[in-house]
Amino acid sequence: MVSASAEQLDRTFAALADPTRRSMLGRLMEGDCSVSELAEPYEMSMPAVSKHLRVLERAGLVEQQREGRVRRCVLQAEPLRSATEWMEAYRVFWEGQFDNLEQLLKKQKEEGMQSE
Amino acid sequence: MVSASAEQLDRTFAALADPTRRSMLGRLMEGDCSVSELAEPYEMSMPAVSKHLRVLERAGLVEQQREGRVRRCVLQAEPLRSATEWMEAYRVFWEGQFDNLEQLLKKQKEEGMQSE
DNA sequence: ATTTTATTTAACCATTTGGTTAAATGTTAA
DNA sequence: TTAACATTTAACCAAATGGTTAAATAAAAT
Repeated sequence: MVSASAEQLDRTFAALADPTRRSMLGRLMEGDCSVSELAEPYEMSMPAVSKHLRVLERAGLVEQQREGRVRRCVLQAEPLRSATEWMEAYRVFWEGQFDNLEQLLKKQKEEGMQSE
Repeated sequence: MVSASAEQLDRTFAALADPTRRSMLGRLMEGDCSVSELAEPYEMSMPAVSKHLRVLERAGLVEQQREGRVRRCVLQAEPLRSATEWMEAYRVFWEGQFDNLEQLLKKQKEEGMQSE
């Protein structure tokens, strides 16, 4: 369970904060593809696509392999694992067990009693 | 299982893409607190903190309740649930079952055979 | 060898972001 | 009712983001 650095989380969450980039990851989930294939659904110039790709690469979410003149893009999901891991700490909150301070403190007190 | 809108995911991931804001959520996990208490650990002006708070609010991650002249900040983790749900689609990838196109297609073919 | 194809880099632009200081707002305390 | 406190709004700034077009690079096809 290796925790991601703050900068790594910054890059991962920032990469995910754009619908085009999330959609690109969705496409790559169906399988590797070239940059042009990846670009096809978007009404956007190739340089714009190229820039999105670089954001995804810097976040470690995509790798490119040169195959002649085409570059194959491959999904790398590991940063998503780290990001999910970070969020897991909040699961108890969205599941409703600890939606206020009182309950959390009560829980901490109980844990404190067990270990003493 | 209500899926979040693209704009909601944009705002959530963008809010999480900053270490100060993630740290603020961490603080709120320990319990509600005032804006000043929330601001205390950061070498940053109050207006800067106020802006971070508004980003968290627009993402639905924090709510503020007026209590006289102080405003109490409360963690709202629901958007984290939605974001995690979005990421879950990729779990099979980071767990390594589908790290390439061939394996995914094979799996899809198997599923296709079951249902026919 | 030349042209076409795939993709990136460069230069530019408008908007957003993350910060600042100074002023405004609203509430409590003297 | 005046002063202090908690917080926000306004105005500003520099850097980052997401897009553009035009030019560069590199491999493949003719």
